[in-house]
Amino acid sequence: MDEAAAAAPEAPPVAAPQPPPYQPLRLLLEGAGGSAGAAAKACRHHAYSRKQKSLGLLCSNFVALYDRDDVDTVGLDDAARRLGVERRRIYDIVNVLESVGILVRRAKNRYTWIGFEGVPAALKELKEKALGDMSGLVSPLLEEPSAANVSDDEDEDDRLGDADGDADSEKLSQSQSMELSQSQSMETPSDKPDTPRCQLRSDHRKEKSLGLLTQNFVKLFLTMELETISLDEAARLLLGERHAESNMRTKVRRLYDIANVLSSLNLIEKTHQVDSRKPAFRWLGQAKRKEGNNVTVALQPASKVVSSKRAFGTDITNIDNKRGKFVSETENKGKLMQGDGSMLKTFESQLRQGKSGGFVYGPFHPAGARKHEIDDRTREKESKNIQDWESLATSFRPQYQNQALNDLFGHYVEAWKSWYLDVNQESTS
DNA sequence: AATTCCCGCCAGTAA
DNA sequence: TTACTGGCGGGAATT
Repeated sequence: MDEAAAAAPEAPPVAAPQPPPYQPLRLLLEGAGGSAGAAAKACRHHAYSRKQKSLGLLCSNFVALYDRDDVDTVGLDDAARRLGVERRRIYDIVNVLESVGILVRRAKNRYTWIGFEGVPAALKELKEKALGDMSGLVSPLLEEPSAANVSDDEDEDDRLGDADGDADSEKLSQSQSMELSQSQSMETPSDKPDTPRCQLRSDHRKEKSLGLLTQNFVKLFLTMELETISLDEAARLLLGERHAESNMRTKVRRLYDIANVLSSLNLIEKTHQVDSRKPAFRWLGQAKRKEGNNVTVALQPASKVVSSKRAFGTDITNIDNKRGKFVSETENKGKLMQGDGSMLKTFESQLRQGKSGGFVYGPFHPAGARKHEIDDRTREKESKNIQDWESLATSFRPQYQNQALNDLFGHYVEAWKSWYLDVNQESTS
């Protein structure tokens, strides 16, 4: 807890590139552009600026601070203190960094710094894992519910017990209970005396962790050859299709967080999709420090390290401005798209054109079954998606088979399964 | 208005 | 129990 100063094998005490005690923060936004830049400089007083507190910037600073030869261990407290942020934020950073192999958790409060050299291996492993296991079997459904593939997990959002919980905290919607997304549960749902085991004490199925999400997000790029994907699409892919709006929202929020740090690692880059101008991310794959060497840490003048717990008045974050408003117009100006001229080998583009922007990786729809049913009433929307999927399935076939993708998006398969079962039920009668 | 995404409450876990 | 972790989503900043 308090590694005051004593036994703290942390990183170098406080030497090295230690930034000046207190400086206005010079954002190292990826202003790139290079062209002069509006310099803006902003008002001298630091008005609150979200960018100054972004996870991305924080990550850059984090890396700049620890990516040195003499660093071996990273202590969370140390990091939080030196970067001037609350601990909670460090967890966010560290979790994604670990997912990409830059760090390894060693113990409570302690991580071992690996550095960018660790990235390649981590990515490779991720890719293999994604494509690898569970090869074959085109129709995982029908199969035993619990796939048992424990390997990388797959989370599947619904625990059988109550399922989906989803918790829709939404009051309404009570009416239609078609939910039922039971899917598996081979046994009769009705009150069984008690579930002997499968309880799995759900709870921490919490493996919806940022770390896993990060890995799955990365797998998306690693396996499919698309070079741009919007967080929205990613969320949809990483999540079963049927899902309350709320889940999606939360997922997307997390993806924003992840994307920001991956961006600062230069693993991805923000752009816009070719045709639609929707913001999206492109995989760069070359983890490296974002340019802008200077660490822009702002240490509190002398504030006594707040006890890491919340303390309303005090603010441990960079600089003293809270979220209050103060109009700060920072120059910034993300250089938006610079057109991704790189056509690359993605079939993706053609896919997009096919559909007018819409485009949704329709999940693994069985293509046959219920199709007519809906395309009848559910005008374009749905049927369109299906069509999409079908064409996508045929035209978009990288060197990997679909199985691989199936595996990757286990959740999707799950969704499909439940859907499939539902359909069957209906049809039976 | 829509999109981003910071902030920190607070519930699980670990020591 | 206390300290760590880290989901989660309100709602403010940005676009």
